[in-house]
Formats: sequence, structure tokens, C-alpha cells
Amino acid sequence: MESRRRGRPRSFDREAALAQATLLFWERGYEATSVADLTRVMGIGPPSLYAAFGDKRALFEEVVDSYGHAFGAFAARALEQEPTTRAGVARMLREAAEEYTRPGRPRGCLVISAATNCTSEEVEGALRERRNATVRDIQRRIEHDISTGELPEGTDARVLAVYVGAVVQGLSQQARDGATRAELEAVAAAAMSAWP
Amino acid sequence: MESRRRGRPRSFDREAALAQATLLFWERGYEATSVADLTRVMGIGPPSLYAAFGDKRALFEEVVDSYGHAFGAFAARALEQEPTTRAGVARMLREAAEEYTRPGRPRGCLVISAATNCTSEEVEGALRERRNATVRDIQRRIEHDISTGELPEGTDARVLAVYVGAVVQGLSQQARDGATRAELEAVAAAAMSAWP
DNA sequence: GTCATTCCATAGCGACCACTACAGAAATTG
DNA sequence: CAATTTCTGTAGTGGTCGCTATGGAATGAC
Repeated sequence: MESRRRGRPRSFDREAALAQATLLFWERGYEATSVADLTRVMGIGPPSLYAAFGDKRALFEEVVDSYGHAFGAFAARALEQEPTTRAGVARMLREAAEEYTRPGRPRGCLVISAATNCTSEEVEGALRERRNATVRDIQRRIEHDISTGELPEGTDARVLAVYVGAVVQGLSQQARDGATRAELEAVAAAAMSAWP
Repeated sequence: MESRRRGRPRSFDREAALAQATLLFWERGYEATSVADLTRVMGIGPPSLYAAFGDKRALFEEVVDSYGHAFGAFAARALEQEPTTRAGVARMLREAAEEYTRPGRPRGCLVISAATNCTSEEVEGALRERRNATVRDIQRRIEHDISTGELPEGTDARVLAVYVGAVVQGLSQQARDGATRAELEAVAAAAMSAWP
């Protein structure tokens, strides 16, 4: 017979605590968020945090994964569901303008902003690799659309992909700097008029 | 008669020390740079730093000013010297691609990246205000060009200015993420094809 | 020379950092 | 019931943070 785990059970909701940690890391970034800040918003003591999540860095990695599924999935969804890369990128930019300015949550993108100026090269590098992987994914889709004739033959796929990445990062930064949703949606539309 | 200052003279080059501090803040950001790091690269002890510059934050403010004159002036120069805002922005983006990837110095823009995720709201806000002031300056130039007919009447000056700001910030971030000068110059050119 | 002034090097301040030792509390096992 | 296991709250650990007290060194004034 399967039995429940022995010993004293955990006295807090792990998922809820993870969600609170996500919001705090999202708003303040990795290094500016202290373990004391985390335990306060998670409503637990330091030993509970370390027992449940390992250490600050492991918690952050779990936060990044959780964020990618909950808040960052719109981008992959847009690229996947639209029939062309052009339509996918247009939708991704439009939804980014909306997601990055949604009331009641931190502005901008955690993957873009949470590990800049980070003492730990591993943490900063992990998020950089995520960003660059997205740019490479877009580049591959552009290359595919060039091969099918959907995009003109002379198109530089890498440059166009970096342009899209730069616009997304710019939207995140502008959202953090106070731009409104309507402004960023118009910026996203304007950015698409550079599409070949 | 004017006499030299009394007492023991300073035993280091203040400008050279400020330049070293600029490079370090540029590369690592405000909070990730410790006073111990600064005194090491500046070649002085902590009391000399505090006597010459006040405290860490005052030193950073002086660094930001110095950076603005030495490394950030290309943007204002481009906007000022070109006959139209279009030409000014095009030159600014082209030169940003070059400046942000120049070998032998940190990548990207200090004003954009050095105070993100900063515990001190004043420091982060000061750089945000600089960024937003640049966007407002571009907006004013666009409005002027609309009034002279250089730009079409229906142009949304604020949105176009935010677009330019987002592209510049995206170029800085992409430079930090490893994009090459050639790639960013091509991105800058592509971004201009969204100009009305 | 002597004094006043200014700067420098050492050494260390309290505060906060990520993290943990320890003991008691709450569950299952028998 | 007692024994075992697991988690929790308190109270710290050593280390680094920005910053400074102190005493001696290097200058100009006289």
C-alpha cells in the first residue's frame, strides 16, 4: 500500500510560495531580492525555504521555469500557432505589449531584466542563453519561410531575428520605464512595418 | 597672489581614477560594483575615494555625467547635426551599433543597463529619467518635423519616439548578449525602414 | 625649524548577506 | 503508548557590504 510521506507535513502551499517568489524576483531581479525578502512574502522561515527549494539560486531557476510556463508562454504560442513567421512575430509583439504592461503584476519580462548586472555569471548566463535561444528559434522560422518563398530570397535571417529580439527587449525596457499598453501596442505595430 | 592648496597634495590622478570607475560601473552596474572593487581598479584606498568623490552614489553620478560627455554624446550629436530627425535617428542608431560593440570597452550603454534591478530607487530613477528625457527630446524633434511637413501629418510623435527608444535599448541589450557590430548595424538599418 | 592643513594606509565599525545548527512540534509506524 | 521521521522557529554562523576613526606622512605658511 502507498502511504503518505512520514514525518511532519509541510505547513505551507509550495506552489503559492513559488508564485510569490516569482513576483518578487520579477519585480526586483535576482540579486536585489534577499532571502529575507523572499521568506517574508512566502510566509515561511529560512529553513523551510532551503528544505523545499534547495537554495536561492535553485529557487530562482524554478521561478524562471515557472515564469516561462505561466507568463512567457505567449511568445512560443504565437510563433507556433500562426501560419507564417510574419504573423507569429506580429502577434508575439502585440501580446508582449499587453503582457508587459498588465496591471497587478511587475512590468516587462523577467527573463530579460531579472539577471542583468548579476554578480553570478552562471545566473546571468542562464537567462542570456534563454534569450539567445529564442532569437535562434525565430531565425530558424525565418529561414524556413525564406525556403518556402514566404519571405524574399535575399532576407538575412539572423539580422531579422536579432531585430525582433531587440524590439521585444526594447518593449520590456520601455514598459519598465513607464510606457503605456496603448503606446507599446502602437510601437509593436510600427516595428512590423520594417518586416520585409 | 593665488597659491596652491595647502596641505598634502592628492597622490593620484582624479580623472584617471574616475575613468577606471566608469569602466567598472559600465561593465558590472551600480550595485554589483563594490567600493572594494572600485578602490582596487582606481589604485587608491577607501578614504581617498570618499575624500575625492563623496560616497559611492556621488561617484556614480559623476561617472554618469562623465560617461554622457565621453561615450554617450554621439546620440545628441547625431540628432543635432543632421538636417532632419529621420537622418539624425538613422545616424544615431548606426553609431549606437558601433559604439555598443567597440572592442576594448564594456558593451552596450551604461545609462540603459547600469542601474536596472537597483535597490536604490533614486539611482534607478535617475537613469530612467535620463532615458525618458532622451525619448522626449526625440519626440519634440519629430513634432517639429511634422509641423514643417517633413513628416506626414498623421504621425504619432510619442509612439515613434518610444519606438526609437526601444530600438536603442534593444541594440544595447543585444550587444551585451553577444551580437556583433555588423549584425547590429544591419539591425539599425532595418529598424529605419519602419520610419514613416 | 614649527605649526596648520590636507591626504593616505590600516584597521575596523555596524548592517546586511546567504545560509544553517539546534531543539521542539507534528505527522506515521509499530 | 514509544520510536522514527520530517518540518518549523529561533537564533545564530562567517563573510561582505558601504563607510569611517585614527594616526602618521607630505605639503605650504611663517
